[in-house]
Amino acid sequence: MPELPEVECVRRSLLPLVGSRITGVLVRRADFVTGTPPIQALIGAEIAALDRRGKQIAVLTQGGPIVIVQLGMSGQVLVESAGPRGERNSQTLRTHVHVEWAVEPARRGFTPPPPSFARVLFRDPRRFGGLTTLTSQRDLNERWAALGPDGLVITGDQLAESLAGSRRAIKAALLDQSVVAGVGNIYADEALFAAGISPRTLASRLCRDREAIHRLAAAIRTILHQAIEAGGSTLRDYLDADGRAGEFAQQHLAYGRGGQPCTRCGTILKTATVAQRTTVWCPRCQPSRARHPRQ
DNA sequence: AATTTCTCCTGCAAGC
DNA sequence: TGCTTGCAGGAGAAAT
Repeated sequence: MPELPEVECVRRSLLPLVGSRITGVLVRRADFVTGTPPIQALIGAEIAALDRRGKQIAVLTQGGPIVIVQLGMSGQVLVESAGPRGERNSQTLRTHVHVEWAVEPARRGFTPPPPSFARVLFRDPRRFGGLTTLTSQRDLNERWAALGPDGLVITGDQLAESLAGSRRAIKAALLDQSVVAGVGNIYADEALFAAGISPRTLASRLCRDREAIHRLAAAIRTILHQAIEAGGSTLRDYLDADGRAGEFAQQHLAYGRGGQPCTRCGTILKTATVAQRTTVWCPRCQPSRARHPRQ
């Protein structure tokens, strides 16, 4: 499930597209695309930059609209090159492709010679993702203003500010993109485990423990950075634009480990539904009523 | 107003 | 073996 680290890895693997010109847009499923102007307005525009906030990628163009890419549950962006070093994606990766862009690659130097063209495939079997067009940077700013601070840089103070008075479980709050942008079910469980905080802790109560809230913010930043380092977590679908899987799932200490012993204390990890999501935690390392913080 | 529940969708796994 | 059922999950809408 693409969360911030996977989305960032996709963004980075797409960076070679900067400078390319979009020469064609094929929409196979109209309901995969929303927004104004029509996505065909991309034709002739040059990809100027790839930005990210939380789990959203923004494709900025020169002379065309901005496109927000949301990967949802199973979204992939695959770059298929033709020409000297072109490779073709496997047959299975050709199903559920809802939008394709034809791009004319940027010319940067002469070796190796760039492929004559490439295609960017937006694939999403479960179709929880989509593309949204925006007219201006102002629209993007407005849209991203609804998101909380990006998980890579969120501070304890920012977390405390948005959680003060919130009567939700901390896990529910972490999944809320207006609190922290980019955290999903996997990294919420991993960060709470790393910080030694029960997912059921009331957000407002956690806020009263200044040390704990800063520990949690630090855990979020660290886990997300480590996951990017490992290329993200591939459970089933996730691949970057070059078709590479991520290795971070091997380092998960909580997510997906319910019923197995805690790597820190050996207690059997507990599984329950918290915030409508399957949640795994260590009842001993993440006590629901915080012990007296070290004596 | 804040919070929870519902809904969308497909592919895999488990159970019979 | 082949069917049915259940579950996974991001995010916005709808309900509480």
